[in-house]
Amino acid sequence: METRELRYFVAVAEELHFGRAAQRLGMAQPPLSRAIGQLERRLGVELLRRTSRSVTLTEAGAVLLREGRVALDAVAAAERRTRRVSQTPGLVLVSKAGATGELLPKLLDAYAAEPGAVTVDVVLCPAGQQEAQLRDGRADVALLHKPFDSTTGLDLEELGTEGQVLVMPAGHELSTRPGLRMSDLAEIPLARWPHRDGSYPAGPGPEVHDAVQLLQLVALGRALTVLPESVRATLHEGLTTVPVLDAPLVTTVIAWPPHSRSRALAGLVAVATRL
Amino acid sequence: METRELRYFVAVAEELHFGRAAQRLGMAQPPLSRAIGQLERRLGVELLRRTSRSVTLTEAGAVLLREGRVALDAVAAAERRTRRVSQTPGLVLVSKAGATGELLPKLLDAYAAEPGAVTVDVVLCPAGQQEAQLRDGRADVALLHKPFDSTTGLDLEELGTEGQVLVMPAGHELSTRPGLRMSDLAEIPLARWPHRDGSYPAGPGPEVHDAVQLLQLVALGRALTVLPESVRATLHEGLTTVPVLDAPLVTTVIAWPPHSRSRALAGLVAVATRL
DNA sequence: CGTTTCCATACCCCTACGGTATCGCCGCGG
DNA sequence: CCGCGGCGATACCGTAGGGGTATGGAAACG
Repeated sequence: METRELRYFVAVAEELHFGRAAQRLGMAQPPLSRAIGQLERRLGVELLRRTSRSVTLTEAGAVLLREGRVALDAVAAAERRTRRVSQTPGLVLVSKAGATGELLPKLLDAYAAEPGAVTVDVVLCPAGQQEAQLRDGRADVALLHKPFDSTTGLDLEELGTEGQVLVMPAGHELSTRPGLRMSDLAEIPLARWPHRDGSYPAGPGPEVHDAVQLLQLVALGRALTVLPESVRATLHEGLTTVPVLDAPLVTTVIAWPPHSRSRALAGLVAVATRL
Repeated sequence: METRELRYFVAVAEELHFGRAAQRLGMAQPPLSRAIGQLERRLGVELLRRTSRSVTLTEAGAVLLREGRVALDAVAAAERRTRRVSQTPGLVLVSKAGATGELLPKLLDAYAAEPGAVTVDVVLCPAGQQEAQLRDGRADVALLHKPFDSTTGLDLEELGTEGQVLVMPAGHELSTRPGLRMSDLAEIPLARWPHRDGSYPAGPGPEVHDAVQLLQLVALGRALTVLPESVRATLHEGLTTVPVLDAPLVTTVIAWPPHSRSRALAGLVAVATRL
């Protein structure tokens, strides 16, 4: 199977419409139909069930969509990482915007002081996209937070565990309490984070995709939120926190794609675990 | 990048010889040279340094070899799993030959008794090859033993932990001891298992690649070996065991490729964790 | 029943992949 | 020092197949 065929199939499977898929691929619709047909014949499997009115995935098609995306990411990663080796010999670290408190600067400083350290480019991205960036080679290493971020298929080292706090404007009625329980927050509209597919859960409260944006909303009195307690280090004036005693513990981890232990990456991980 | 180009590059990078690589690929040498040259031009990177006498990998080439193998495995896995969906709706479980004691039959029986159970094909393979079988789609799920088997890039559930025992012919001088330490075995030539690349560590003792073969050698008095204590359940007559008190604990895990939680797989894993 | 929508088929063109022949470079043996 | 052998690169050619346009044919809709 060629990556071209996979790209074609994934496009059609996502659009469920040959015309739109062809447009997205920058080609005409007939050769796309043919290519999918040939792919089905070669695999000996029906991938799509089409009427002149609708296109739907068969079970086999669903499998190829899921596995094909992974495979295309792997190919893209191979290409990107190969290109990068000869150009910039550095690492790309990806992290959620605003979510790593003082850990990130500490890590960068400590690593930069190591002998043989390479440059580390930092990419801050919206929540939930770090894993994709690792898988398709745009990044080499990520700071993630269990249990929020998925770590399936990644190698990782745990860096530390912390509780969570409710962040609110100073003077909020809950700000005088010594501690809270999740049940105290049942009535409060908390901010909503995107799922991994980019959709948002239903409910009240604003939709947010990074912590900077979120803290702004909190400062404006438009939202409350529960975050790891390390945010206190970077909190603006006018915001205050109260521990949420029974919120799930958050573990910060440094994660990287398996089979990619370069010397530079190993050094960075070693520094991180010593912090 | 097309998978064809990747296959070509991997072949040349492994052979370090255009002629042999072309032969392996079933094609003539000149188009192969051209294809690699085009790949390098498109990537803007030198992958191979060739003299008329030798071919060596550049740093970028080494990266592409490693990442390219992973990508090719992912493509192969997508293809194989898609084919299998429509044909046999079952699962393929892979395990080291002879290494799972009574766990494997118990698991298969318990799962078969579940409502909605699908057929489970069992593949017993030489040590160290289970991970590759998962990655390229020949298998859906594996029984592995930490710390011997690599589990990088796999999702897993731990099933149990056990100590290890020295296996020897009955009547061996050590067989009367109540327990042993690793230092007691320093002088004894133990069997050697292959590394993940298929090579064997140096040293005395026979080379083995599965437990059945190994136990035969022990029965013949040609080798001693340290194995998880669950082997005692399947031991032939004439063999006896003594615990090795300070040998590393062995954890049996059930592992599967990330992003592949089919209903059938989830059911099998659930049964396994309940055992 | 005409119209629209959408996928499949028919047909054509041209890129680019693979094959053969040959060159150029280099190490080695006489 | 020269010729030979081994190996990768280049030149050139034929053709399979990927992509384009035009069109067919089935299904929903008013």
